[in-house]
Amino acid sequence: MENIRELFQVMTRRFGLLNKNCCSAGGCDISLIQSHILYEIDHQHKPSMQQIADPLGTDITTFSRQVQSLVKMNLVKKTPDPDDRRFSILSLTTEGKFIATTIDQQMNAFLNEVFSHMNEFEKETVIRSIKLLNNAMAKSNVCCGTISG
Amino acid sequence: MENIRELFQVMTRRFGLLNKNCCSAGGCDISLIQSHILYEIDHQHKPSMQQIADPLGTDITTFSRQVQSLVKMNLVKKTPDPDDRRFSILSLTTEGKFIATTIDQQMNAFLNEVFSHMNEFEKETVIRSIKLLNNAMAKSNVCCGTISG
DNA sequence: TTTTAATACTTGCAAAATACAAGTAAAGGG
DNA sequence: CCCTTTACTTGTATTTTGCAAGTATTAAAA
Repeated sequence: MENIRELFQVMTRRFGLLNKNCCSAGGCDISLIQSHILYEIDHQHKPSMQQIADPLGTDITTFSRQVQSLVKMNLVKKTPDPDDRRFSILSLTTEGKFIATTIDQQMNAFLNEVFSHMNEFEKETVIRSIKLLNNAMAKSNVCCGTISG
Repeated sequence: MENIRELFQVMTRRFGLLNKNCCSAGGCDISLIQSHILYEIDHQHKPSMQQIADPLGTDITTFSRQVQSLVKMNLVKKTPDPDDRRFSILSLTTEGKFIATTIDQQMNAFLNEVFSHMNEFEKETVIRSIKLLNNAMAKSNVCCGTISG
């Protein structure tokens, strides 16, 4: 049997490069980490700083400064939580939302192009498999504990 | 239909964190990029600098310095190609090979743990799907051109 | 054969990313 | 009212990064 890790390594590296390319294409020009931050803010409900920093695996101090630059670029807004003002609630500005959406569309376009090399059955199988995988990883306690989805 | 990118994003982020953890566990303590470099050298036949830098998506100058530190750490060896001395052929030292193998085993152990949350049929389906995906990505010309596997 | 161009890689430098330690500010006990 | 905890920010020093410009080697052209 082949090395399972190898399959994953190839797949995730390709997807990582895809992600990297999509940051600096079509109107947006942000770094990969910044793209990840926008994505994560967009997908969580009224997230705090730590709630975004955790799944990205970056130190909170590094994250704090990254958010500062995104705020300066007018892509992210930081609002103190009225219930507990220690928390900063992160949200996307209109411009930030636009960039996040643009990247998302680009990524999906690329992925659809990839899926165009398969038949419909294969495509369905692959998508179902990734869901299975995500569920299994969520159940696993040995790794990747803090990532939702 | 759900957002395909979202499925990929969750999966690859988890795998990325896994990769990150495995670098600095069980005897080895190297950075994520260094781990990727060791992996890539281990999987290519007499690779040159550029041949490793390309699939990792890092600038050749950054890569050059990373290799320098790996050579200093006695994990990588750099040999001038006798046929064309502009090329440096990269190889793992015994110690480098050991670390690469250790990381590989750890990754596979983690992945097997993940697969333990599925039945045999699901596992087979998932593995087949990832192969399908890798083949489709290899065929795609819009992205990730330089990655072998 | 000399010159020119191309390739593979390396260094200079300046900017960005990173993380530890130490700080501030707010909330919750005791 | 103090003391602790939590959420986040700044000080500082190190590391990483990549463009520009360099060296060294090969290939091609004059």
